[in-house]
Amino acid sequence: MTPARPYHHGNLRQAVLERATAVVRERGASELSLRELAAAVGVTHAAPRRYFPDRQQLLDALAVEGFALLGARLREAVDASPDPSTRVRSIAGAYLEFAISEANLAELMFAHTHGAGGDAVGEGAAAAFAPLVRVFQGDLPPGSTPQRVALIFLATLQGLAGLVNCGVVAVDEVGGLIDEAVARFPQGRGEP
Amino acid sequence: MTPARPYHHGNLRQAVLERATAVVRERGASELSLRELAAAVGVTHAAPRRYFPDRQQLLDALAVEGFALLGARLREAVDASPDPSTRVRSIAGAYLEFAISEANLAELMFAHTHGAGGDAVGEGAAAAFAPLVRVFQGDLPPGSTPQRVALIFLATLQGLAGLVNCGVVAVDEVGGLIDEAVARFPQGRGEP
DNA sequence: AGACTATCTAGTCAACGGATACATCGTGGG
DNA sequence: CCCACGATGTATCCGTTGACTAGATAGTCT
Repeated sequence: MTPARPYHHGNLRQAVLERATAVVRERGASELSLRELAAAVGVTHAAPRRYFPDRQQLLDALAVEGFALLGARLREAVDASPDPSTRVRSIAGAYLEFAISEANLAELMFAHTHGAGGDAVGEGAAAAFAPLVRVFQGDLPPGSTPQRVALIFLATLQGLAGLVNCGVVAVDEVGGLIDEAVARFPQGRGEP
Repeated sequence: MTPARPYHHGNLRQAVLERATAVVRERGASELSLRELAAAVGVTHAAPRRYFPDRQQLLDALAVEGFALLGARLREAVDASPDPSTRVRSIAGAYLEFAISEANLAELMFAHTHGAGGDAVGEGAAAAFAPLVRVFQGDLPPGSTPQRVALIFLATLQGLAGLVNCGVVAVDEVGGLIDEAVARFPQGRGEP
């Protein structure tokens, strides 16, 4: 006899979100099935709809979580590199470590189709990238701003990750390519 | 009475491919329905299966076509810029023009999940990027190779496109950011 | 002419996302 | 104390989709 699971789950939203994150990481967003998700958590397939009215809103929520995770990793990398001369390389390494090991999640985060609540995703992304801008404050060539340099640096990292994940670049070339990339950016001298 | 359409389509593979490309460009790969596709072309839903045994193989074929298109655009940009000093900027502009105006197609091309025949996609990508490597032949800092520089340059462009397409960067900032990016790469002096 | 092969049709299946009506729970006002 | 009400989850139904299979059709080659 089944252990008479309670009618109300008690923490459905969180449970669904966690399970969904796991599935996306393992099998990719396109393989995410709302019904399978509900079954895995132990509710009917219509129950999660209370919290995620449709599939896209769930994916958006996952993207937001992903950006929070990425932001944390970047902050860790900054904090772990007190020496400004190694800080840029450290961040770059952390970014690619994340984007490659969590390729499915990264692909979801940077998907260009977010639902009506896509603003939340954009805000999450901006927050995650904030640590990057600080790093490039300092001596810059005239005409450049920390924001712009950070954005191009970010683009380079993200693009490199994309090339790795789609198979154009082999994983064992990444280290050297990060060096090649980092060499093109100023090694800021830390907090002003 | 219906005009007695012939039993054999005569050019099914090509017709399906073209219609599929149109759908992907307009609505994105996730909205691509094999059945709708077959209906639009005027055959039964199982007919295209002869050429694309499953959905993934069709997507891969579309990605290959996309890379062919991108390669052509890049070659055009190179040929249209006889002056080596403007060549890099020209290519960068062409790349972003393609990646932004064909965002859905680009997302499909750089999706990290390609089927068993993903090799074809990789080869197509490599061929598309070939013009880039040639541009960076010339004076390079020691330790750099044209391949590596071209790859980082490519990554920067692709990353920038991704950031635009996912909403982190506004379209009207792209021009300035391209300049910021291009400034970090040597303006090769043309064919050696 | 007759077999052979490529191509397409027709019918079936399980799974999915979405929608709706109903059951269950717990909580706060009378 | 209890009961009405909102919140949460269940039970069903629907149309669509990708995938599979058996069989019809049409060129082709001998």
